[in-house]
Amino acid sequence: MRMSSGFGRTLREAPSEAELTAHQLILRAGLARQLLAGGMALLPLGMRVFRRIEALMHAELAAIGAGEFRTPVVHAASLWQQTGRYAQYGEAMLRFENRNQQALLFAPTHEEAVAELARREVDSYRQLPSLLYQIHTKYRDELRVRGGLLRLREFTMLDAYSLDADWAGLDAVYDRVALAFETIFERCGVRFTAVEADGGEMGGREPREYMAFSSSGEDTLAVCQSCNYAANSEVAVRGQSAANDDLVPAMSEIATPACTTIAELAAFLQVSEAQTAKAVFFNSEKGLIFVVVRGDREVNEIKLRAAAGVSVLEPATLEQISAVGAVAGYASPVGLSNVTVIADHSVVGVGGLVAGANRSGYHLQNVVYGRDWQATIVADIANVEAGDACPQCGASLSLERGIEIGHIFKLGTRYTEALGATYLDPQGQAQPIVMGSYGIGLERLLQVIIEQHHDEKGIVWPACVAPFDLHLVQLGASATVSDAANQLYQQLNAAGVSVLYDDRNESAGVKFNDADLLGMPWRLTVGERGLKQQVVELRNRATGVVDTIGLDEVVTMIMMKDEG
RNA sequence: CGGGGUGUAGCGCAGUUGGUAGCGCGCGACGUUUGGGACGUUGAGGUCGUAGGUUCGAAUCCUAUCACCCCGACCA
Repeated sequence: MRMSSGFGRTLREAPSEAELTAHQLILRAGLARQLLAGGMALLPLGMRVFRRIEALMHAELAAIGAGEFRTPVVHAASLWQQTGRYAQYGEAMLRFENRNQQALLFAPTHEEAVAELARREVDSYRQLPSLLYQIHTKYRDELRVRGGLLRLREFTMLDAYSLDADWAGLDAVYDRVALAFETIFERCGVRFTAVEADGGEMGGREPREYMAFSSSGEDTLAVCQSCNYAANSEVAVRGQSAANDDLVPAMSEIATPACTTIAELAAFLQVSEAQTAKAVFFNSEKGLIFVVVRGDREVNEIKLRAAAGVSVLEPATLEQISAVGAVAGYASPVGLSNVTVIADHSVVGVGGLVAGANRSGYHLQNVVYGRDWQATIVADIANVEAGDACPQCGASLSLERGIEIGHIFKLGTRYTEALGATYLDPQGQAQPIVMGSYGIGLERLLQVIIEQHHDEKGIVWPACVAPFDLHLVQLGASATVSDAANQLYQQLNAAGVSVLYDDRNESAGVKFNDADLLGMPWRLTVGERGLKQQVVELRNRATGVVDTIGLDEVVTMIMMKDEG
């Protein structure tokens, strides 16, 4: 492609809307432009990267026998009503009507469509298993968009779906898809880890997230320093410490004026936050839930939902809190009954803690779980902190930031049962098809690649997703240089090397800086100076290493280096 | 939705006693340049987010509204 006729330009300064480095580079390099919040237009250069990522995906999925298919992006509400997700999905689903007042939605994911197709197509176990995928637009009316391509409303997902006769089949294909996904990420040059995750809306077993390490990540990962344990902090668990409640003096009340927060309390009493118990109140569909965690811990709402067996959690009102006899700011479960108390492991077996006295201005010292109070449930409901023990090996956990670039689930029969997608087994019995679902976000992946592959000058593309293999820079506009550059452009193209040809009438500095910004793996410079010796200069973007090569050996040299 | 912030030329920004808008980069033309963001001459480009209001007069003061960004609850 000739830059003189390309669409899109580079920017010296990033628009102020972009805060993340990778987002700034996307805009500065002219890969994409924002048209509205949550909606980005890919420009030709960005589209080429996108196509290369797609090509990797097609190749890896073909290698595991997946068949490409395509569903509509607009679905009938009635289909989603059958699985219950029309009601369940919430505001992230964009709903609308057509001219016939038919209730429609813009699909945020496609399990229903696949299950419906399976219902129509699959009659017999002989037709199973199947593995389908598409690379297609999704729309999620996200509460908040973020970080350029990181979190869009309209985005592209590689979504794959497996159909099996039984769980053993699903287990096998799940592993195959996981391997293919990992290969895709590796080929994109992304550093990532697979973590245990929360299934969220999807349901199903063994949800696993693929997280790219990223300082701008939205998720926190607990990663073990010594074993292979890695989990999203949403679900990460920690090892337990031994009980230590002997010889704690009897509980006693102590005046603590104006200490309604843990920080104030710890400061006033000269104790660490870990020596206090924190009361947090939630309202759920089962009523008020009184949660107790150690003062230095945060409640993890995902774990809490699971432990309490509720799906709705919202902050409780002051009226609800006082109705059970607790005093906001000085609340504790001590002496309360008729309320569901869920305690975190961190307040059990850790000796005497300072807890509220349910009396304004007073706390209780030396409060011991089991002796002084009881919870309805004791469970792991607090966030993991750096330094916590690994649940597998006991070593120390560290916390890393990550961006979710992929997610895989064993869905089972949730959707197929709801839609009646069954097959006849060898005994002639109808059985629900067992599904799995697997997704990768493409725009996000693209931005993650840039985040992990750039320097202060610009993008440094990994070779196999670079928009072009080589950036041909012509310096000066003389016929000599122009002819030589044009000829090289033809030769390289003919040899199958994709070339971005900077034939613009710009100064050398502008061209070099743009070449650095755009980040093709190789830069080939053609100028008067070299041509006098019949040479051109080949520079590696990543290493900065420069080779001077003869005009007649350019193509063979580049082919050789590209291989290596 | 809650909290914070920003809307002035394509991009980055300046513009408070209220007097009808400016700088840098970029862009067009001409000329000189061409190995790391060149130089000269000249030119184009702005309903100051939008709508009301106050005022003789509003980018500036008031009200409403919209858009966008950041932080939290959802997710690839």
